[in-house]
Amino acid sequence: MKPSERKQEILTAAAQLFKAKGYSAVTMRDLAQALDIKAASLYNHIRSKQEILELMIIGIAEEFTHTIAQIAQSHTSSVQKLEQLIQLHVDITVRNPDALAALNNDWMHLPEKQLQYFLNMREEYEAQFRQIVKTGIEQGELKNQSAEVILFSLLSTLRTLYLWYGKKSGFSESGLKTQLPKILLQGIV
Amino acid sequence: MKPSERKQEILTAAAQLFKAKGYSAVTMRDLAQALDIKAASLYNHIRSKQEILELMIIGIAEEFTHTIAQIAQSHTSSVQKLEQLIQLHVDITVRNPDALAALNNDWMHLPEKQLQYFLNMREEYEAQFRQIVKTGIEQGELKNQSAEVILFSLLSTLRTLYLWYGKKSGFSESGLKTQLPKILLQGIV
DNA sequence: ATAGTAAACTAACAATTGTTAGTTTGAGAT
DNA sequence: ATCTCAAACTAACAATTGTTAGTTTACTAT
Repeated sequence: MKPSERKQEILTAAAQLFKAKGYSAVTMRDLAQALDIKAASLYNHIRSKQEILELMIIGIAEEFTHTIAQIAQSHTSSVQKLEQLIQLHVDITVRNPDALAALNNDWMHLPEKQLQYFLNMREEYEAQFRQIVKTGIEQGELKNQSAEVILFSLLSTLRTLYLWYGKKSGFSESGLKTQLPKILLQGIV
Repeated sequence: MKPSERKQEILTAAAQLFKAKGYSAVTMRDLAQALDIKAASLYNHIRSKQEILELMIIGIAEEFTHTIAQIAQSHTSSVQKLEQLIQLHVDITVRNPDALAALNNDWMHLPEKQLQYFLNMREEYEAQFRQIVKTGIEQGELKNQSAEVILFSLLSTLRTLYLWYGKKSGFSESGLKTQLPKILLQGIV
């Protein structure tokens, strides 16, 4: 079931274009041109435009879901769990800096069935994340602020990482993995 | 030059639709249907689809630019300036929870001239923000972490506020204005 | 009553969309 | 040499796109 090499090239080119203009604004002719072929030739490799989106998003969403489940059940402190979550986001961002744009902004254009699947995973992910924060507060590891606002603050930063990674110095993988936990957990003043 | 009442209704409906599906995926017929009229009737009020986007984005961008300039030149501490910036984002988010989606995700579909204007403002805004952080670090008000990563962390959260505001409890305007500065500046552990 | 006008309508356009059908190309295996 | 087959091509489609032209409607001021 592994995608052929050519199919991968299509997905890579599509991710770049989707990041730049969004899924809806990218035509199959745009995508074909980026690969120096005609639009019709794409259909030797993919079933539809929506399938591209699906392949781009679902795998990554599954990785997030799978990994947070493992972190949640591990026998570590809440703070350590948050640190692992930060690492998870940095990892995935470094490996998929373009596809994450589609995951964040274009998931609503998934076909109905995959859309439900995706939204379930997303809800599940936030619920797990929220639970880790709540437990951290109850056990006194985290300050007693609204779990919801803490969750939002952390997730917003982590989910937007793809917009900054690779643009500026200081955004190397190692740089982020050391700096982000400090800033997000300890604050900046 | 104030937009007529009907024009405002169009902009409001458009902002909602753009937030849900993105600028490119919303057709003029979608927009018309939301207002219970025919697509052609929209053109009694607006010049083009792009004009809608322009009106939705540019005014807000100008407010950000104008306000940060004032904050930057005020005679207050760096931390106080950051607190004012957080307030600014909360303010604008509360007043434009839908239009901010377009500002964040659909600016690239502005017509060439407005696009340049917008990107200049955006660059300017980040530069001012960055300078405030840098000064804070140099004067020992802020921890000595990469200014770039601090900037990214703050701005990511503030720019994504529109996605959470109004969805959950704890995201009232007053709730955010008291909690966000604590969490973003002091951290959570 | 009449004229003016804002804002809706119907009908249509040229361009662009995702996609399909059928064909050609070219490299590797027999 | 011939066969196979993946992967490109040309040509075309039906639907949808933003937008325009010209017309009707209904309220307001004279």
